[in-house]
Amino acid sequence: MPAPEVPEKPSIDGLEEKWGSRWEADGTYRFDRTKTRAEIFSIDTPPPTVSGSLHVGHVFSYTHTDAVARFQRMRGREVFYPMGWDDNGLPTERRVQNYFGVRCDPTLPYDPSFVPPAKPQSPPVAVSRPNFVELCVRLTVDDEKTFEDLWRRLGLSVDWGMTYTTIGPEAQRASQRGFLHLLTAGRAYQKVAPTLWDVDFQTAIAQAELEDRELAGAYHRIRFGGPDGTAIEIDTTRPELIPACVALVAHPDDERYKPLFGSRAQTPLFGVSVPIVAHPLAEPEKGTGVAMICTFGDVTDVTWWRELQLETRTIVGRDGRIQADPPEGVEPSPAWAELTGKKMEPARGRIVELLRESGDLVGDPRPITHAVKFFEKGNKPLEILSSRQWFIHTLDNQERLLERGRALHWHPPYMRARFESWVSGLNTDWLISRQRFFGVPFPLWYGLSDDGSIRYDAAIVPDESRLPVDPSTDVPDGYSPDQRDQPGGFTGEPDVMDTWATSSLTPQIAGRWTDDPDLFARVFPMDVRPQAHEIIRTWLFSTVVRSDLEHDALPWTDAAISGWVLDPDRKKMAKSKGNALTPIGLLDQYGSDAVRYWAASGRPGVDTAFDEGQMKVGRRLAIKLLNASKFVLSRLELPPAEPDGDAGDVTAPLDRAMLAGLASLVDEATTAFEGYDYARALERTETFFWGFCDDYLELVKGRAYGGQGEAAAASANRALMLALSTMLRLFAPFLPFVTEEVWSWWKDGSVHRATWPLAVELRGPAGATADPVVLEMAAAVLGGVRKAKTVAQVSMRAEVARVVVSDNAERLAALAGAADDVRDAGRIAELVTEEADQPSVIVGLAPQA
RNA sequence: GGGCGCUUAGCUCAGCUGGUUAGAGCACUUCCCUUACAAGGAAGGGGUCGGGGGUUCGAGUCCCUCAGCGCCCACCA
Repeated sequence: MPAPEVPEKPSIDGLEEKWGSRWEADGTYRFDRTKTRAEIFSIDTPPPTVSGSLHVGHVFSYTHTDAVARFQRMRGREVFYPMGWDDNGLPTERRVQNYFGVRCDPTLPYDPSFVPPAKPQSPPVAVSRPNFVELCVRLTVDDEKTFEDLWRRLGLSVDWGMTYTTIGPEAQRASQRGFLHLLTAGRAYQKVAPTLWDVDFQTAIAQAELEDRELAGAYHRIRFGGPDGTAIEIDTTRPELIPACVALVAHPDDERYKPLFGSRAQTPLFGVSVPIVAHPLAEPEKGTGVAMICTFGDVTDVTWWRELQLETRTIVGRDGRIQADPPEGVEPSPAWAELTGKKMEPARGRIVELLRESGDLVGDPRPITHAVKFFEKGNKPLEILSSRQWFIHTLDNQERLLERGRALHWHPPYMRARFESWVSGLNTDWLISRQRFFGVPFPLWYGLSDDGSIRYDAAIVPDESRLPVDPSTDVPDGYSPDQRDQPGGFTGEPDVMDTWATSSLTPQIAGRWTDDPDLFARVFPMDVRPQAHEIIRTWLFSTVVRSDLEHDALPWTDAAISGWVLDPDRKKMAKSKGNALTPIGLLDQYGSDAVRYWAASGRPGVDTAFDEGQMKVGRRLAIKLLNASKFVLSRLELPPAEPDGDAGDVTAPLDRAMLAGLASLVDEATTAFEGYDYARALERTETFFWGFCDDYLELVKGRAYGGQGEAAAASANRALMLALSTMLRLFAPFLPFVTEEVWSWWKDGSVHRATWPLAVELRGPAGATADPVVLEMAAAVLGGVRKAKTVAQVSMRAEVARVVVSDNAERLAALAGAADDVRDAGRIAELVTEEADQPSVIVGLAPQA
């Protein structure tokens, strides 16, 4: 073996570039697809939203996954670790509209020669959906490059030959194929129903995308005309919906209103006669005990409307304004004329004035703050509108999904509660259609009647071999292009699938379900889905649903849930603007290993404070590792430098004690990693390493230099090499750069393809004894000596005349095994032991010069 | 309203199935240029483990209860 090439002044700076390009050139992380499912560890990597900003939250959670991936690779599993880019959906759409100055019009045909304006223009240029999608793809290529650069810099051990996008052809094929299967199986259906509607984006929104926000509002007490001429007062936060009122409701047992059930009331201002009905959801304590039911003010209105079979009076349009014509049953009136065309807030203000003038407002509005439902990406309160949408049946499947959730291994286990509460609380089927453009189109056309009306019951589906199709441009088999939108012809389904309808298939997309069934069979069901806890109800849930329906299986055996990064104010960093530092800056400042160290010390599922102090500690650890390695490896020039010896060559009790401790560490770290507790593995390894440096290294130094003869030196050097080799491998999943650097000084190949250490390699031949107390006692005496020198304010080199160690016979005997090392390390002239009940170390310093 | 998690040194956090005087890092104080390391090293001060009750020979660790913080869920007129 050639002597190790140890740099004179090792440094961690520049290791990212050096090893990043080496790993790429050597294909260190390349996936070997000839391996079988049992040999493979497959990861359903979260595809980051590329149009979003990079922030430390990304670095945090992806480091966790990478540490596990590296561990599994070293354990001998072939790691399937692809990277996806989520370019599908609203964030990209918004950016493209602004960047190019275009808007999508799905009724336009594809223009292959379209070139976007050099500068964004106003009004924006209308383009077809395929053209719009092309622009989205064009813009996201740069975003994806930015992310890839960050990931490479961070040292993610991804196979960069395996990337996918959620809008790419493979994703489109998988989404459309999956949808067609659901359609055939009767699990997907469309219907006209009240749905949550975002008036800015003008699209339907799913239950999973809801977010409650506290908003200022007010209770308005309003007088309706009762059946016998007396007034009925109700409280409402949405007086502008009076023209949409279809009934008044009270609790069936409410004695105050029992006599009124079955009779009718008159709405104020509009004089519409509405029934007074009873329903148990009406709460007697709330307001006056009577509520007005509108179509639709909130989801309770929908329940009442459905269960009581009430009329429909729609007044809000898709753009969020009061529509032009009054609904059926409401006569045109001056009051209506005042409201029409207004958005909700102005309409509310105006109707309050009108009610005040007419005397139907009782008292003043009483301001309150209340929770209002928003689209999580939206800015205006959601309305509820009736529209035609596509759904996937989930309500009839809750028990089965809960069973899937129980079969999945959650890390940490308590995260399962979020899945269960979500599944248990489902109140609508999964709404997958969106009235947007940059998404996967539904692979559907509809026949048109001779009068030109759309025959929704006559859906035309393509053959799977044609996928992906865009019905706005492609023509169904058996039709010609000129039959589009003509009576007796066909029309394309204009909607696209929601982004979660595609993301729910990431295992299928990454595993190339449609294009490469052989690969898919080797990686699916996958081993792990790493993801954040906030999207359990969306991404995790929907993936389980799709895998259940398509494959009758869980998509993975394990779910590793990561926490958030919190800023010092305990806010989620990614969410509050301006406080997300750029990850590249941090990687520059501290080094990738140091930032990874901080990330990896955040335990699974736990929200973790952003802490640059931890990055400094990580940096110091990396430097320490270099220096300690330098010391250990520079000893190899001394004989005997036999590299392939084993623990049997280690004879000194102190060395054996150290290796015994290391063997326990290996077991503990392995167990922790197998349970996805990377943070524990790191913490234990780090603790051992510092103890190794502070005590063992100091104790063994003189002997390793040959101070006690060649045989004694050989034992020390063998133990040092074994320990270093082991610790480098234990650290490798966390600190890939510095460990690779050191490994390269004396070993061939990458540490990241080296085998994970085994405790048995360190325990030596059967029958060999190792007493951990030897190291413990030696360290205790050395500590006592150091303390005495510090108290005396003298150098650690200062000579010690005499040390008296008191302890029981057994421990003193253990110390005897390392007595020479202790004398050497402490510069002790005379080491005396005395049996005693109370352990103590009494240090007598030599007179100082 | 239901659920989950958290509450340990000034700060960030470990303390796994209950067991010797409660740990680490940062920060702070003091000392030390020692041949792996001064972008270091050594030593030290600092905590009634959120409050209250209980089980136990023994509780930071188990049970009950209360409080605060965070999050998830819920048909919050």
